[in-house]
Amino acid sequence: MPRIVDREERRRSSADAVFRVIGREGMDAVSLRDVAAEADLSMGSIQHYFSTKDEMLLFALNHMRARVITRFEAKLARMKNPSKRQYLRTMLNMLLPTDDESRQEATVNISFFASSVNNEQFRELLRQGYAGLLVAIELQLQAAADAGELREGMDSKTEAAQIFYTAQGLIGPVLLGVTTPRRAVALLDAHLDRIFRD
Amino acid sequence: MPRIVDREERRRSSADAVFRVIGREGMDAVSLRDVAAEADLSMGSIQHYFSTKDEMLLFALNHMRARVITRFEAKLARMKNPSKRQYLRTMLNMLLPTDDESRQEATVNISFFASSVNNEQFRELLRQGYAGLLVAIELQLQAAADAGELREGMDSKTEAAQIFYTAQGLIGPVLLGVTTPRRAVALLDAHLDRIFRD
DNA sequence: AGTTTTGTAATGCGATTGTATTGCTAAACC
DNA sequence: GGTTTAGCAATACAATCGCATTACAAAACT
Repeated sequence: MPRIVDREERRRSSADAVFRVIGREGMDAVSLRDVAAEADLSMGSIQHYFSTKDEMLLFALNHMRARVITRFEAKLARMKNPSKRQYLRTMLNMLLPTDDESRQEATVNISFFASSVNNEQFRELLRQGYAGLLVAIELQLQAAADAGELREGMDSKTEAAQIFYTAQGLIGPVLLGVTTPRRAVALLDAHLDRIFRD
Repeated sequence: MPRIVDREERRRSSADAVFRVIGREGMDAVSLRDVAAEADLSMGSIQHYFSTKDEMLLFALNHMRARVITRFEAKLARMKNPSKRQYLRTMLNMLLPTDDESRQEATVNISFFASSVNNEQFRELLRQGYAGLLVAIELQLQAAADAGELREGMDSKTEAAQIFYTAQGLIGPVLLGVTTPRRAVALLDAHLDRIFRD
């Protein structure tokens, strides 16, 4: 049986198992035994692919970013000739917990954030994630500004920050059910309306 | 030695110890032994005041809300005749991790949020917290609108939601250092500028 | 063909956890 | 004044944890 497996693929699918456990029972419940069971592996196998639990979680956090990017690009590919506004809207809406997959990702992200209190590596990865998203939004908005698509008096950096943080702030309340995905999307659309020309 | 203590006060100071442990080492590190040591109590005492660990954490989460409200009212009391805008600004800025105390509170809140994945009582309390804040902001903005302090075409509910979620979204990035408290405050001020007349 | 490496599995172990139990002191009560 | 109760402390205990160790099978390599 050995050697017929792709090592990285095994690590990725184990990370997916980690996400399912976190999404179902929270980060506290993530034990090597639980992850092994969820991934249909023995605990020895998990140990074979990850030197420590910390390394497993760190890999999982890295894998999460790749997963989100993949999901974003898949959504973009489904649109033909997306406008800059559509591009932005897609990116922002993707952050919101609208279906099972995005709910799981949001839950996992918050769990890692909480765990980052005593893990500088987690903090650094999360920092990069936030910064990368913000820059991507800034770039897109700046391009829209250059193309004359924005209303008068709009500072693209300020607007990028405001709409990004609004989306970020919506994640928790939507997860809890304080507001609905529909209302969250409408709020972001109202913001986009204010930024873009008709 | 017995009976000369205020039971509720003991529970509150134990909750403060819980917050210090969470702020320093994260929620995972919260054990009854750690909390007891942090509160300068024996483990037996902690058990005397809380039936279970869950009850202790639930009490702590309740205590957190009381603490935040107390802090807000203290700040407000330090201002003479605050305008509606100043009132709003104070409330929003208080959510941000600007000093040690607010950093600790933000960290604790996020930790409880992550733990709420498998704790409906936590979720319900967090829901109430979010909803209460949002309503308070809506009321204040509506009052400002009635007083003619807002610009034309401002929907107070929409603006309340947008500025509240923006503040919420800023908490994480400020905690991580993606942006600074100063820039976060400036962003909220820019938002207030847009809502209120000069 | 024999050796090495890799994947898988089972088990042991020390540490830590939440909770239960017990004992003791001193205030409170009838 | 004897009894009850609240506060405090120490300890026992079962469960669970991450990690190390061991064993074994099969592919890969020389």
